[in-house]
Amino acid sequence: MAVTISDVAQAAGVSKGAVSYALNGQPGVSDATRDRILQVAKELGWKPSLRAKGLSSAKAYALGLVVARDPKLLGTDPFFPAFIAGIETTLAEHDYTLVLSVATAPGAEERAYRKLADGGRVDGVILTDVRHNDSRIGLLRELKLPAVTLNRPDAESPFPAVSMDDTDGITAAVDHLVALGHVRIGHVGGAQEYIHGRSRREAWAAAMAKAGLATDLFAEADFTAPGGVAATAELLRRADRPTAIVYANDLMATSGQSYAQTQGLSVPGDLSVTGYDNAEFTQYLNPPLTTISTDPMLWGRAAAQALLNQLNGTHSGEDTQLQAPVLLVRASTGPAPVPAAGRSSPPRPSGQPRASSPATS
Amino acid sequence: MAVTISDVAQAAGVSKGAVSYALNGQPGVSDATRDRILQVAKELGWKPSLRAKGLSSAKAYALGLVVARDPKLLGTDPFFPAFIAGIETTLAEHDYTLVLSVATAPGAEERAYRKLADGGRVDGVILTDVRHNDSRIGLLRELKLPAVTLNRPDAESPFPAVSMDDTDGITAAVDHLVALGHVRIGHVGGAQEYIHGRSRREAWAAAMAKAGLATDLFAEADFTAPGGVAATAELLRRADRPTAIVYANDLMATSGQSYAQTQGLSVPGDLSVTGYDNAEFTQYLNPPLTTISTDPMLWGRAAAQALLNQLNGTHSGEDTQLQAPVLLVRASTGPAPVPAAGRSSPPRPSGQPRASSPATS
DNA sequence: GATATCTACTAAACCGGTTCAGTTGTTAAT
DNA sequence: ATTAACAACTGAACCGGTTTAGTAGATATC
Repeated sequence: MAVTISDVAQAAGVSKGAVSYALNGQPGVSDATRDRILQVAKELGWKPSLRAKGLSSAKAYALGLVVARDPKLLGTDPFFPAFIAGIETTLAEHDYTLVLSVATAPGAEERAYRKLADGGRVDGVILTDVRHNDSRIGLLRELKLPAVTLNRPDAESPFPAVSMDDTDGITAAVDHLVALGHVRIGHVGGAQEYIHGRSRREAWAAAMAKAGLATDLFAEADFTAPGGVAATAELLRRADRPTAIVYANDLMATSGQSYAQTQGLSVPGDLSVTGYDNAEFTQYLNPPLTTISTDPMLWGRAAAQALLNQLNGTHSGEDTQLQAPVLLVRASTGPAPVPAAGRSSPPRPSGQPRASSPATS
Repeated sequence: MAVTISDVAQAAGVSKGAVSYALNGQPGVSDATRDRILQVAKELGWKPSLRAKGLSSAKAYALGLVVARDPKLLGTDPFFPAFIAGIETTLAEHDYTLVLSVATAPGAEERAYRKLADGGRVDGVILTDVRHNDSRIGLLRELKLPAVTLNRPDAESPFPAVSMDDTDGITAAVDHLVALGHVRIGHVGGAQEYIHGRSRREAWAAAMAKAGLATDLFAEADFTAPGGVAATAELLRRADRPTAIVYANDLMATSGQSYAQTQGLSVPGDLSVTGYDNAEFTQYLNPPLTTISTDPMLWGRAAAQALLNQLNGTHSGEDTQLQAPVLLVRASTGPAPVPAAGRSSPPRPSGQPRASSPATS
């Protein structure tokens, strides 16, 4: 059976209390006694019972992550696996574990947070996909759950944020396209309820304004592939349609690129395309996608550390700013089409977009 | 402060023991007393302390999942998000949570399992990516951790398995290609240390043999995109190179298809391609990928249920067999190229494969 | 010398629940 | 009428750890 601190106390000839102080690096025992206790504990093969320790210390030794996204989206998003792997590297150093909940049904997200809090299953949570006026801030305050947010919410939040500014990446993409001679540069944005959906749009608009270009070529989508198709179709139907599109994520760039190709447009000859996130498959697209590369693993590591620091009272209270994402140029971006004399205009897309099987290459 | 069963006992005028029996549906209290206790507990807003409950009952009320894959692979694999979402639906009904660990460093996987077991953090684990002579079986027995395996391991295992036979999907892909007139059908397999890597290869070989076709066009890869490129290059270099390739996963099919295109081959004109897993992005490839669609959410749901049944002693001890995957035909497969008289042979791939930027479309 | 402070320990309370051994009352069987 | 069995409760032990209040001894200060 499991060795308890009573066994260690008996074998070392001290009280349980002394053993607890010794094993937890607390003052209250002499160095000699502490060493003896640690030695005996090691010899007996003592391992803490996290359940007993948790009850005594009112801690769970776990952090929570609730992901309220359709699993289909998760399966193409390189962010979460790397983010989780980053969290893991921090947790491994602190004997904490990650409690993950994927909550997609209506109301499931709130239920998941309540479940984590009510049962005392986690000591704090990491809040991803922060939204405009995010209701989770208030909920977590009500539940008295410590948290760290990814990026600074736009509403008052008592929780420290760990931020990675996507402004630079989007700005680099727009600048890259401007340098290639593009004037009509569109943006297919993610859901504008998300802070990161908005900030990417705002970064695009700012970079466009700085270059003296129009910022009306915007279509909102929802980070999904069908959403990317619909938004792309909308932009390509315009008389002043774009010769380049900056997408808010890789999946929409992929489906948008594919849609344009089915409409007879050449990428990047007629339309240049950039994505966001540098998903593994994007370098194998035809053509390989120009995209923006982030570092979700670092983000996960930093977020977990910030939350642990908060829990143990060593957090400075300040937000953490991580290194900005960088543009990764591949073959989906090229010089703007030249409207030369005698040249027919680029093919105009036909009809409504269809999500079904496109024509063969 | 939190309401405890002592508070409920006092308010209901009974002992703590009676409250425990009543709240847990145990015999030992009359119906009238039970109703009174339940009523009082509800009025007081009593919620169980999982920490106290866990210490008393020696349970964690959590299941563990250790994923020993590179996060890059996870970011393109639709399996795990959907699988985890499926687990979640079962756990939500039972007030259990999922403890997730992504372990990629050498030795990290074993450390992760030990961490889960030693701290009593989980009551059991779900074992995915089962390998040939999987060392985890013995480890889990040593750690006395109950488990459920995805698919039946090839070594003796005391744990129930929940299986989804990939034979039918691969067979359907081969049959589909045979019906299209293909004779030289290759297979780019995943790592043969994995049971699912082997079974997909064996299914391909069996379907080929049944069609009276040769089974030598095999190249092993590791489920990664670069691995898919290298294996594809190997097959395409052969004098008897395949006119179709059945890949063991979508990412390798994507990168293999892309590689073939950079070598001047037309997909599916010169080479038909099938994948596995139906990743979200595959329908937006150029051309959209023919693939095999599985139901990982159902798998997750069933695996979690099997493990919970095992934990509560209601498991029959038998393996569970889930519905087989199905072939999803898109545009990456077409009729075999016809070696007509006077027609030049299809272009031969040139030199070593390069993972860098392919030519534009 | 007397008093105050500090260190190093102790036993016991506490965390909030589950289970066990015991008591009492009721009912059924002999 | 007596005995046995059962149901409905009880208080206490237990789970394995952390913290608190207390004690004794040593040292420093007045």
